[in-house]
Order: sequence, then C-alpha cells, then structure tokens
Amino acid sequence: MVSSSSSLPKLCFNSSCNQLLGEHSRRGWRRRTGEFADLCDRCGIAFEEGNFCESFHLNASGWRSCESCGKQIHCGCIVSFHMFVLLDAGGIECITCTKKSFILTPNPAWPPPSLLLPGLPERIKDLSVKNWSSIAASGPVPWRQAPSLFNPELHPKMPMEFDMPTGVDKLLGSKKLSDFSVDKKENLVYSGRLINGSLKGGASHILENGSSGSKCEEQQSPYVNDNLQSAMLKNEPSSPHPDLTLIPASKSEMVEQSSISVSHAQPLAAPPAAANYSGVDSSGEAHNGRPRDRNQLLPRYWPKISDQELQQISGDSNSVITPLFEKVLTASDAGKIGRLVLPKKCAEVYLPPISNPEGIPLPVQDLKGQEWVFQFRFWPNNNSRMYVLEGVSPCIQSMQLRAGDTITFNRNPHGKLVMGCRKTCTASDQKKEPVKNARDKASARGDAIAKKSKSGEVVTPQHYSNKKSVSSSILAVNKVNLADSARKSYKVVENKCDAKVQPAAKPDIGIKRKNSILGSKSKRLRMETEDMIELKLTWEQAQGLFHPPPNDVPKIVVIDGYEIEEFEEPPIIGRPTIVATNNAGEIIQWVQCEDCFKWRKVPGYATFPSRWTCSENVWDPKRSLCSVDQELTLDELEDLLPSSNIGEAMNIKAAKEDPDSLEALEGLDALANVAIQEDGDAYVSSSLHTTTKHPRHRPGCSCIVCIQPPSGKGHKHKQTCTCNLCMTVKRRFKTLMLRREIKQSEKAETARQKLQQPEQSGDEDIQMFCDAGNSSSSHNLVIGEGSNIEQFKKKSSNQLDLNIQPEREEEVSPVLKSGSITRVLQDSTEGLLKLKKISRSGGNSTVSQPSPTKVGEENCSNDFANNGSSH
DNA sequence: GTCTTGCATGGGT
DNA sequence: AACCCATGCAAGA
Repeated sequence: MVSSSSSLPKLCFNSSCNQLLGEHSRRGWRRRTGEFADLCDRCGIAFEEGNFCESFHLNASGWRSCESCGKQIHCGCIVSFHMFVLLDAGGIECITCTKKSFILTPNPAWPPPSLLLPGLPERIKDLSVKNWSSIAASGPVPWRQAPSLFNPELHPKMPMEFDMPTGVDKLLGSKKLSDFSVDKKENLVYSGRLINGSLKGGASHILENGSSGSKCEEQQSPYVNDNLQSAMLKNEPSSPHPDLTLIPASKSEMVEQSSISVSHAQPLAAPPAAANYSGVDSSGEAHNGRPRDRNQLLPRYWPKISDQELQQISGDSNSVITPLFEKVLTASDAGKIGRLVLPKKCAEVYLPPISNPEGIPLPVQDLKGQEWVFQFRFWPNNNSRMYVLEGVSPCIQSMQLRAGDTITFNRNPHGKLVMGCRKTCTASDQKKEPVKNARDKASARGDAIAKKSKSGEVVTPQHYSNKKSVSSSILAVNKVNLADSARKSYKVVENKCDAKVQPAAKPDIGIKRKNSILGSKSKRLRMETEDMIELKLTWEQAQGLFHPPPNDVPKIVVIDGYEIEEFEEPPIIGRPTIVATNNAGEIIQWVQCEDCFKWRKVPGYATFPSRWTCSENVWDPKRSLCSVDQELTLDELEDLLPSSNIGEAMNIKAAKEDPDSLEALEGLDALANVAIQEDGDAYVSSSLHTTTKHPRHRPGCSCIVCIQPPSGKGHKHKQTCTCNLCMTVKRRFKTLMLRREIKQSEKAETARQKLQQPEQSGDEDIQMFCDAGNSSSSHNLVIGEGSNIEQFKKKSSNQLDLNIQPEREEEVSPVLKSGSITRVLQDSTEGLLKLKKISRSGGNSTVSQPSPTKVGEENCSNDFANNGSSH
C-alpha cells in the first residue's frame, strides 16, 4: 500500500510520468495514507500551479465547467478534488468563485473544501462542517454527488480522510478509519459516480492506491448511495453491504468493466438515506414505530439504477436524483386494478407517514415530467400494514410497463418523488442489450451466470443430459427442466432472441410463487402469463430443444437403471429436429421451417434457434427459399417422425391437403390428445401433450385457440358452418374419435377379459365400472341409452364446440366440460384403474367409490344438458 | 355483469 | 416463527 519505500528508488507518483525522483521531490496531493504524493519537478509544479489535470488528464473524461466562470475542472480526480464545490442546483463551481461569492453549499459527498484548503477562511470551514453535518443528518443526500468519497469504506484511497479531526471525524462520530479493516477497505469498490452522471465509466480517474505507484482506475458504480454514509453516521461500520463488489483484479478487467457500461456494474447499493419526511432521523432511528434501520430494506428493493436511467430521470436539468427504492412489478401491480403494493419498509422509510388507512394523495412525477397523484395508503394486514399506491394504472400504462418491469422511486432535489422505470428485456430489447439484461438478472438473483456457447445460445451452466431414451430423456430433462430454467430466470424465447435462453422477462411471475400459480388461487393465471405459455412444453419437447454441445463427449451415468448422457458443457437450446442418417450413413437432421413448415435437411452438427426458416438454410442454398419444395415426400417424412409425433405427422398430412388449416390443427391436437388417451399414465402424458402442440399463443396468432373469443363471448361457429376451419375441425375430430374408439375398445376388451377371471360377483358397481371401461358403454355414459358409436360420432362431430380452448385445462368447452370426453375418459380410465385395483384385492365390493349409476347419470344429464344448451 | 374495494389467505423469505 | 406481500375473493357499487 505504501509506495514510498525508502529502500526503493522513488518514482514520481504521477503515473503518466513515473520519472525517477532525485533527492528533491515536490509534494503533491495528500494520499490516504496521510503521506503526500511525491512528484517530480515538472509534475509538482503542474500540481502547484493547478495545471496538473490539464497536463495529464486532459483526455480523460470528467471535465466540467465552473458554473460561474466557466473554468474547466477535472471533477472526480483526486488532484482536482479540492478545486471545486458541488452546487445544490447541480453543476459545480470552482473554488475561486466559491471564495468570491461564498455561497458554499456544503456537500455531503465531498469533504468541505475547508478541509483541503488551508487557505480557506475559517468562516467557510465552520460553515461547511456545520452545514454538512446538519444536512447529512437530516435527510436526503444528493447521492449522485455523493460518491462516498467521504466514506472510507467506499473510498479507501482518498487522501484526506485519516487526519481530519475537525471534519470527517466529527461527522463520522469520531469513527476512525482505522477501525475499518484494511481488507475490507481494499475489497470495496470505488464509487465513482461523481456529478450528475457526467463521469462515465471511462471517465474514471487515476487514484493512487499507494501500492508501488500503480494506479487503479476508479470504478464507476452507479449504485453508490449514502446509506453507507448514514451507517457511518450511525457508527455502524458493520452495516451490511452485501453487494459491494471487489475491485477488479486487474486493470484490464477494470477497463473491461468500465467499458461495458454502468449497467454492468454490480449493484452496490444499500438503500439511500431516508426521505425528509420519512420520520427517520439521521441515525436511522424511527419515529412513530417506523423502521429504525434503513438497512432493513430487502436488497431486492435497493435501487439498482443505472447511469442512463439516472440521466433519464434527471433529464437535462442535471438535477440531483436520489434513488430510493425500486420494485419489480408483479402481475397485480401492473394489472388493471391499478394497485401497486409497496414494500412495507420502503413505504415506511421513504414515503410520508400515514396513520389513516385511507392514506394521503402522493404526487409523483414520471420520466416525462408528468405529474401523477396516487393514493398512498395501507390496509391492515395481520397486525401489520400493507402499503399500496392506488391509481397507478394510468401511469403504468403511460410508461408502458408490464409485470416484470421495474419501477424505481427516486427523489429530486426538491424532495419530490420521481418515478423511473426499467423494462425487462423484450425480444427486441434483447438484441440491443443482451449483456445488460443477462447480467442484471443473473447477478441480481445470484444465479448462474449465463454462458454463451459456441453457437451463440446462452444457456445456464450446469451439467446437462441429453436424451438417450425416452425415459432417460425425461430424467434428463428433469435435471434441466424448463421449470428449473424458469426458476433460474431463464426461459426459452422464440423469434427475435433466437431462442437464446435468456433471463426471464418476468422473473417473479410464476417462479417465485410457482406453487401458487399451480394452486387453486392461480388457476386463472395458468395460461395467462406469457411465461407460462412459453413454458408449456412436454418433457419430450423440451428435451427436443436441447442439443448436446458440439465436441462434448457425454459421460454415461446410470440413475435408477436409466442411462443418462451427462455433458459437462451446457446444452444448446434450440429448435427440435429429427435426427436421421443419410444414405452415406452420416448423421443428418431434418428441421422444419417456421414459416412454410417444409422440412429441410441439415447437417447433424447444426443447431438452431427456436425459430428457424428456410432462409437460414445455409447448408442447402437451393432450398433456402420457402417456395422450393422439400426434399422428402411427406410420407417419407412421416416415417421419420417418431411415433410420439403423430400429431406432427398429421399436421404434415393435413398440410398436404390444406395448408391453411395447419394452425387450426395445432389447436386441435389438444382434442386429439384428449381423444386418444388410453389410461391414467397416458392421461398425464397427454395432458402434457395438450400443452405442447401449440405452446405459444400470441397476439396475432390465428390458431383455433386464439381466434376464438374468451369463453362465452363473441361469435361462435354454427354447427352448419362450413368454413374451412370448421370442416377441418370436424374432419379431424371424426378421425380422432374413431381412433379413440378403436383404442378404447381394445383396452376395454382387455379389461373385460381380466375382469372375467376373478369372480363375477354380480356386483353392479363392478359391472358398471366394467362398462365404464368399455368403449361402447362409455359412450352410453356420454350420450345416453341406446346410443351407438355411429350415433356418438355423429353427435360428436355435429356438436363439436369450435370454441374450445384445448390448452386451457380448466376451461374446456361446455361439451367437453360436462359430458365431456375428458370426463368420460377420466371416468373410464379411473374406473378401469379402480377395477384393476378391485380385481387385485379380490373384488371387494365395499371399496369406496362413486356410484357408477350416479356417474352415468351425471354424465348423461350433463351431456344432455349441454346438448340442449350448446349451440 | 362488471368494476372497485378491502380483507384474507398462504407461500415465500 | 414471524413477517411480508402477491393475489384471491367476496361484498358492495
């Protein structure tokens, strides 16, 4: 830490010079060690004459003009540190002008010039210290001007901080810097934001760190705040700053970091000082039972505002913005209700105290300078309070915020609340700022940092498995399943993001309360958040998205008898393909164009984004246009498809017949899957299937699911409708039902045979269950006495509700909902299962089970009711 | 039937 | 275990 070792030849402390010093050196600025920088004559003179920065830092950023005389001052540089004063209204003033006018606004961020300039009149010194103390103790601190230069924790290298008994020590409650561990000091990042964001990352300045004369570029951190200061004021050196980051290990690293932009910096912040009206005094002591310690605020609410955002908030006014807290908007916050739940502590610390549940109107300014007045209130809740801002909806809308976006609360110099916002990465944003968002999310959540694979897909670093068999594939996916991905704030995003696994746009939706989302309370949300929709994939489909990393030899591990390929490298996530071998025995893949649905042959090593089109077919330029026919005939292709992809095969066939109906078919796959369920397991798996065939419904999607209005609303297709869609639906449904019939018959036959083996107890219940397992009987359940397959088919096709939303598990169409195929299938499969159970247990008829008669009646009546009501 | 309001609930921290 | 807070939900408008 000490550069001026007596045993070594001394070098000029100016890093731009580093000349060997002779016997005589000139005294430069005071270093934090208390020593003075030793300068060569040339540098020393420059320093003495006040030209040092002009001479050596001219090309560095951070130059600002004195508001009075216009003189250029290199702000933020230790050398010019004492040369200026920050003005309350923003801007700076050189010390000369300050002396002249002596409107010295003591700035908490900076040691009063009096401490640095012996020449400054005592009057100034006194005022500075006094005012500074009082200001610092009383409320908001212009944090952007408060880079904690004053704070030894954040600025361990400032020269004056050790020996300011009348100044800093006083302010620090006589807390000596020496109380802080050296390690801590050395590990803490510099807070480099100085003035109004004008010092960018690269504007950092040489700060002598005292070690071998080397220099450490000052790290820009946008997250500086005065909380640390307040902690110090409170004599709390151990105040938690969990996010304070290390000074980069190397200069290059620092350069890299600083060049990445502030948003890349680690969130440093503990929350800033409380508001004037917070009822919290400088020591953090609370009034009216309010929080005693600002540090109680959860880190997730700490403002992690970036330089740009600050600039945006402060606008051109250069006003000093104090970030208070931020919140990621939840669905509730961003919803129509217009109630923004405020974190309790934040509300209590930063917003005016309220004693009446009705609260008070709270004026808030948005980024555009528009003024909003929200009702700041609370609800009593479990002996506590729940603070909300009401009426935020218009504002949220005007800022075009959605759940997952972050809203920041800041204060301007006048004490007024200013709302900022930070939108999460949208697909298009992602392209612009992938690093920022990836980092933000990854670091903010402390999750695995996104890695970028060779092919450009960003994936989470873990061990990944790739499929070897269906079973292992499922297991494998379990290791890296999408739910997991979601939990880790990564999701597969289609289209513009090129299927990168990227930070989830709405990390807190469906992740944090994942159970609740699946729970009864959140049924409505099942298909209503984009995330959920996007994540509705089967394991197989998810697995299909994972491709083994190229050149990575898998390790075979056996878990529960399943062989699993485990890769060290993260998988590449992208569009599923059909792997095959060509005539030469080489592995190839078939990949389907997103636009024309044609399948193109590509090399086995190729990987694809989730959206891939013919135009990206670089391997076969002849087939890089959608208009060009595909190489394989559809039948050939169908043979290639795995049996599980019957739906796809059918899509292909249907496409052959009627390309326009493709989208409709996707929605119908859900029906298909319902129809072809075979048993309980199949039911589970196909319930997954129902979500996979059309995983994404977006605005503009014209599939059968999406073109229908919300349940019960809007136009319904009539039974007699002969539009393309309806015809397709009917045709397909007929086929599917037929298939289901066959399978059900087979199944029932098996069940019947099994049943005949144990005693024919004559128990009607069992017989009924047997019937329930019987396909024809099951139809009786559905459509009543005397029905036969043909009649049922007829009915099914005629009365098929085209308004079905197959992907909504809870909200199937009336037909399906209550005399429903699902129900019937469920009943019959349940019946079968129970029957099997009974058989195994000796056909004990006392087993508790619903009355089959009742089941039959229910289904029957429901069905008839529906027959009467639907259409 | 829809919207608003205020409380209750329960998962998460 | 206590508290927070997202959101469900019922009552009223």
